[in-house]
Amino acid sequence: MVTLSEENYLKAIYHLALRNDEKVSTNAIAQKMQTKASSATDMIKKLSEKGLVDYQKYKGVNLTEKGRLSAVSVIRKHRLWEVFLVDKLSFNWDEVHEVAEQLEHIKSEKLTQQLDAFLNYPTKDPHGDPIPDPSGNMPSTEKVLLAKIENHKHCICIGVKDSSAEFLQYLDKHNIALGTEITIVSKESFDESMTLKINKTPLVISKEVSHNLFVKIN
Amino acid sequence: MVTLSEENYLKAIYHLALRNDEKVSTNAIAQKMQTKASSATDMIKKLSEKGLVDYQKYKGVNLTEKGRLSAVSVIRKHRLWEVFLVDKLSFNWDEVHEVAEQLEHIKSEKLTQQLDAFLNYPTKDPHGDPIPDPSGNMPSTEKVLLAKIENHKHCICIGVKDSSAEFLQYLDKHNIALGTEITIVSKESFDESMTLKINKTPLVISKEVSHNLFVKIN
DNA sequence: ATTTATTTTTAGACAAGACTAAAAATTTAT
DNA sequence: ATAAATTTTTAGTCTTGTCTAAAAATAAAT
Repeated sequence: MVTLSEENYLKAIYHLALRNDEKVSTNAIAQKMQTKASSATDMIKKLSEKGLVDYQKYKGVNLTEKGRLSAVSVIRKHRLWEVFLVDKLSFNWDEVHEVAEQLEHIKSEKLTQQLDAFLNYPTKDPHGDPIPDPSGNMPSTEKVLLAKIENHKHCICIGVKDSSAEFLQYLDKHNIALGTEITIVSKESFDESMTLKINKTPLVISKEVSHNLFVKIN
Repeated sequence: MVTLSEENYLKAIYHLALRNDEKVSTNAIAQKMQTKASSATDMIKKLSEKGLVDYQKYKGVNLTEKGRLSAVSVIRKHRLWEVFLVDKLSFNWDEVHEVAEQLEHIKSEKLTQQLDAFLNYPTKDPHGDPIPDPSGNMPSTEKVLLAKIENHKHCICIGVKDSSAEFLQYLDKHNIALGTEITIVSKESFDESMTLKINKTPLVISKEVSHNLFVKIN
């Protein structure tokens, strides 16, 4: 039995660990959960005892397969309910999140199955995020080069094409990491340079950078 | 803000107080909630402080108007979701209760409104129970004489036609009170007598009894 | 009208989840 | 490489909702 709170933590860890093997820090979890680091530590221990995460003190956590399945199941329900709200109950796409945050915790295998069928087995939620299948497979989000993103869009860094030390150090220096949110402020067509905004800080990058960074739109 | 537990207690009190002014005992609440009397007392105090029930020590509780509205709102949601599950997700009528017990606590005015519209403003749930309107009016359940109930049906005692002391004492003696659940085991056509089951105990009654007891089907 | 039985309330404890403040470990910087 | 800063953990407290055991109030019975 996974409690509501535990489900929310698992979901947070899932979203923070963009690559599956990546370790997630206590602070990152606390921030995402809008709580204090000490509370996060308490919960991490609980999840660890239940075999939902791998945990070593001071080293961060990893979802176990059991934990990943639990997180993905919640995300599946969340996204199915979002489709329901928009398609059947004429909600706007910006009104569905907080209601889906509640509905995602309803426990009934049959409910989820029947809802999926009723909605005609959708593959994406109203925001374009993929809906995991019943056995927990998350359709992989297509990687896109930052260079392809349109002006004014938001995206999230999910990988690199050039993984040289030089490039990685450049990214570190400018606070770009896996999971960093990037906004495209403007694009120069003559040299393909771009102005980004990273955590409210502007950054001008060359085409060498934008052609070597994978992002996903969200 | 009414918590999930508080909502469940209010619902229990609502169902126990068949007449609105009737006082409900701590023990009755504890039994309905599958908990201990001391826990019920604790919760009653909390509800009383929030102005959801009127409470005097050792005297039982009454829902206030505020408490009644809260209870009816939860019941409305419960019954709407039951209709949804049966009509849209092809659940059987006997499978809906436990899922509806979860869904009834989802907080979103818009969700309830839109669901109501989507289901075409139903007036009864799959078990025939009336669905309260958005402003908290519960359609009155029609009183039916026990004599009219078909064989093998379950019903609940909700009133008497003959309110003489003799008749009331007879009912007391046989453990029939407002709220008592009655099953019709068999009916004799030649003298209109019936065999009932009250709390697993069989009871044979005459037509004088069955023609003076109001029940509702449930 | 007292005693007996039942119901209700109090007192104290516990688990889940969160918090504060302080200690310990790790990372960064000089 | 050691000091400073940051992150993480521990220890102790709080709230919600539950429990047990005992006390107090009410109801039933002789």
